[in-house]
Amino acid sequence: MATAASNPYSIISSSSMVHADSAVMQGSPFRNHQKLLQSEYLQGVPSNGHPLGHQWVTSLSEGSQWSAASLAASPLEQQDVKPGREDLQLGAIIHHRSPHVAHHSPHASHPGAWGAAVSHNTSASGGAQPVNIYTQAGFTVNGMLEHGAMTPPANSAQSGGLHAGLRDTPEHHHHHHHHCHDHSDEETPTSDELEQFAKQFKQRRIKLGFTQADVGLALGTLYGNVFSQTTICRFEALQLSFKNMCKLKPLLNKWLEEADSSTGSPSSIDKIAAQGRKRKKRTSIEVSVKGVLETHFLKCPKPAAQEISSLADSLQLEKEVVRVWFCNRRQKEKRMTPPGGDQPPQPHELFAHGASADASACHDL
DNA sequence: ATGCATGAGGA
DNA sequence: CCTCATGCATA
Repeated sequence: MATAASNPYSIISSSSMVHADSAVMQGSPFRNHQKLLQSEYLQGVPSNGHPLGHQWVTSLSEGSQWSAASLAASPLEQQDVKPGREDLQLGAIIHHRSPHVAHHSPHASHPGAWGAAVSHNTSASGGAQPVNIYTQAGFTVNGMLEHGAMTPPANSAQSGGLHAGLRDTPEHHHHHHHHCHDHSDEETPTSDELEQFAKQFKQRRIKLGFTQADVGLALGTLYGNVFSQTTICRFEALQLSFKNMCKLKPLLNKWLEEADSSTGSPSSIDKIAAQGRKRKKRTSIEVSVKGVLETHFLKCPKPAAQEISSLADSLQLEKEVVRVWFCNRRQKEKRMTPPGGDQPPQPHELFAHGASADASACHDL
């Protein structure tokens, strides 16, 4: 398959970016441009015409719940993989990590597990990862170079080209500054500051013509931590935990500064996505069922294993699915912008008292 | 943009 | 098993 020799996706990338930038494309007519690369890999579809209208594993088509996302890796130099680490294939590009990225002995993923492309570096666990390359919404190949050179999308014709704003940013930014940033301020920001930053970040990003995916990738080439479009998106939307927001802010701030001063240099490096392993097909839970789960959650956000079992049984869902649902539901509750719609007091556990008595003993059914 | 999923780390 | 950070796949 045409890996990265040429970049036949240049056209596609522009449309993908449109949809990545506007917070609106819920039912976009552009369909899944995002996973073209991956789809090709999986299905061995040679880069024939555009794989548009290509469906991978649909909820309805396949009988199996496991989608094989395996890939043989790029024919470049993937043989370099260290024993135990398999998300390292494609040793081609990146080769440059920021000096402040601590090297950490990676926990080898079990060779037989459902491991996917793991990139767990930034967390508390730390660890330098070989930088995974994702190619989601916009194969602009790279938003930024290793030298800090930014490469604005060749044909950036978006940034609100279709419809501006929607449910976001009421355009009233009044930076009440106090910043004396001779260096990047690293003090734990307040919720308001984070909100401000996120808002400004998004605006700048869009004006500069970068997609969320671009930024995520740039962070990787620049600092060694790649992030997905999802994460950047959630950052902008304040849908991460307070702590997580704080952790990402410095990085994004740095990128912003780079983006500002960058004089866009013409150069680019090729990236090839290397997806691997298998992943369970996303279970689609019916709305009615979700309603039931939601109800239960309100009664007891932390049901015991057994309750989960019976609940799962009555809903005809796998126990694991239900368990995960509750986990995710709990996480939502902890975001800066909780599902309730409002922005209630955020119990920042920065100085949290280690113990929160959560003796949830709910018993119903 | 977001729903379901993975996995490290912690008890 | 949980929390937490994070993302693939999808709507």
